[in-house]
Amino acid sequence: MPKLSRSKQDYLKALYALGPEGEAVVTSRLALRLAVSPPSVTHMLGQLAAQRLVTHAPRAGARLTAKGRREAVEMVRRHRILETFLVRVLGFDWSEVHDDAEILEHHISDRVLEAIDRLMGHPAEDPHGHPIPDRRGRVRRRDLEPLSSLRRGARATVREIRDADGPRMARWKQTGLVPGAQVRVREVRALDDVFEIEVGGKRVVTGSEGLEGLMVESAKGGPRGQ
Amino acid sequence: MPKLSRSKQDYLKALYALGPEGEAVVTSRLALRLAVSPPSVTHMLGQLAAQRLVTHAPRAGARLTAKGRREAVEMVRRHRILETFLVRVLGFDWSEVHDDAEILEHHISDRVLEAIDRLMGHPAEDPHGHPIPDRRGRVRRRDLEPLSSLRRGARATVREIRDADGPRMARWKQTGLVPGAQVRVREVRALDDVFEIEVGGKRVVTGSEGLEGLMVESAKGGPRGQ
DNA sequence: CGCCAGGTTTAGTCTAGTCTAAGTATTCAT
DNA sequence: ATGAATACTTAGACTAGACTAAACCTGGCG
Ligand SMILES: [Mn+2]
Ligand SMILES: [Mn+2]
Ligand SMILES: [Mn+2]
Ligand SMILES: [Mn+2]
Repeated sequence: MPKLSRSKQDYLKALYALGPEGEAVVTSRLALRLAVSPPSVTHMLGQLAAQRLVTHAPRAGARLTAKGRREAVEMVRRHRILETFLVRVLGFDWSEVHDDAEILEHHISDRVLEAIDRLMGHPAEDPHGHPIPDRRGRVRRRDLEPLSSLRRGARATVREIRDADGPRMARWKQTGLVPGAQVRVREVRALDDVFEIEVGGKRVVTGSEGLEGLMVESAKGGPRGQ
Repeated sequence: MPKLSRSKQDYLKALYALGPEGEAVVTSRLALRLAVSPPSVTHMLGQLAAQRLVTHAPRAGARLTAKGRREAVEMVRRHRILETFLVRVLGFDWSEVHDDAEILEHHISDRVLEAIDRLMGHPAEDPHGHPIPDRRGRVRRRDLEPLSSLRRGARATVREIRDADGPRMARWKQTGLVPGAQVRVREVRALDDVFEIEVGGKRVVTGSEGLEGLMVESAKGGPRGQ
């Protein structure tokens, strides 16, 4: 099996991000996320299907096969290990490591990746709180929900932060919305789309859009089943 | 100026390696070193010339312009910093870091490169003894000669080791031919192409080919002018 | 002095990944 | 049910970087 190209690795990663459980993902969503035209997506899905990395029913979107998911998870592992390295070893801020990891993930050899992982003591989470898949591709699954789905009065702990949006991340960091932060929802005005939450004693007011990508663990009397 | 492609960076680096003072380098030599066909070289030299990175007189070889040399030296800097990092931080042996550096040099951003450099305290030499150009592209020039050019009885110190040949490097390491090693030439039988040298009290016998790529500083009563 | 073998360049082809423009299927509203 | 809007695919083209085959210089030898 020849190693996959950078493009193919990114397509698989996107497919995994948009449909982690193997849900079908539609052409336009992929095109949008990869900043590529829809015909390019169709074309590439054809090649990935020929390599049995995805299945592609015309006009019904594509889904990862087991093989494709393995490759995707491997890329997620690489990405997260690299981000952790950039923060813990090279001293970057977690709001500015995504783009470098996005490139490096394709060009680091396995031995270098594993050496970096070893150097850091095999971390379980990246700097944004995302779990790092282990070498066998096992991902610790967690029971999180979007912060924006909480109701008034709810308490929760911030666990994961979507890392692809630099400025938004910097803003969150500044207001204390970082992994581990305790939050309480003071008020939800659904009609106006206004959230008023409390984080570290401070009051923060935003629209739901401004919370997009913050995942929390609800504190309702211990772990909740979904 | 759009960033140069990986290929172009490698062509410039090769041109610099084969003609560090701006000497003309002939198509076939480049083709051989880059493991590419001669027509590919001609074609690429055309593009590099269009970008004013080289001058190319048909059938007379190509030479780096000042601009081209700047780019080349920048790549050498990247390569050597990365090799140093792989050895000092990630714990690899210096006989096995070249190939990874050869790829990574093209894909690490400036900020990551500088962070790595800072982390190591701005090393002046890579693990093979080669000087690391500084950020402005200044290279410390040294007065070295090939070990194989020494005469019987000469004493010298090994300073630089050509790093592109893994097995050869491993062999040198094993016999004690490493940067800093003191050597004495016991015997040179030019007709048979046999070198008998002493390194760290041990006797080593090779042909001149087996010493290709070892550069030494001669110990004849202090620094010698060339 | 001319010819020929080598090395170099030209010409044409291929692959991977992208694009735009055009055609087609699906869905949803009238 | 029919047509319009929308989304997807097909068709065709472009780029960078490689290759092979063929044409072309040129320097050294006879
Ligand atoms: Mn990331
Ligand atoms: Mn990527
Ligand atoms: Mn090297
Ligand atoms: Mn390289």
